[in-house]
Amino acid sequence: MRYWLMKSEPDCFSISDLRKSPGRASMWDGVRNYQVRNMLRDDFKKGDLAFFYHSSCPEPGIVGVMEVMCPGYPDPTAFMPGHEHHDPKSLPDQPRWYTVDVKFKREFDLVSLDEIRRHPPLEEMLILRRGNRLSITPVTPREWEYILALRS
DNA sequence: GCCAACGTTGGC
DNA sequence: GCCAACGTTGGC
Repeated sequence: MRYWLMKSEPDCFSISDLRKSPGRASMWDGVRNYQVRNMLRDDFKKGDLAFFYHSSCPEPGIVGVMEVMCPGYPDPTAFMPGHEHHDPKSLPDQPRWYTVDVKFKREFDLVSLDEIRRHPPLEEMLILRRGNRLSITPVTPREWEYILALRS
C-alpha cells in the first residue's frame, strides 16, 4: 500500500466538496498528464491513502486525508463529447486517461506549503521541487507519518 | 496578473 | 529526432 499527495484547485473541487459528495466519495477525473496517468494506471491500489492538497489558491497546502477505493480505471469523462475533460484521442478500446475513486477520511487544519518548507524531514517532498507540476506525487511512509503527527 | 518551469505539438 | 512555438501549472 502506498501514500500519495493529490492536488486540486479548491475553486474547482475542494475537500469540502469531497466530504459532501454522495458516500463521501468521488471520481478523481480530469488528469491529463502522462506521468500522472501512469501512476493512476499502474501504481494506484485499493486501500492506498492520499493527502488532499489545495493548489492555486490563497493558502496552498494539505487539508486532509482520503482513501483510494479501487485501482485505476479508464477515465470515462475523456469519452464524453462536450465534457470539459473530453479527449477525442482517447477511445474506449484504447483509453488514454485513467482515474480512481477516492473517499473522504479526515480533514484537519491546513498544513501550508510554507509550513511544509520549514520542516527538514519534509524537504525532499516532490511538492517542493522547483518546477514540479505533477498533480499527483508519491509520498514516503516517513513523510506521511511526519505530516500526520503535525495534526494529531 | 505575472512568469518560471515545465509538457505538448507539429513542421521539418 | 530536433526544436520553436505554444499551452498549462501553480506559487506569488
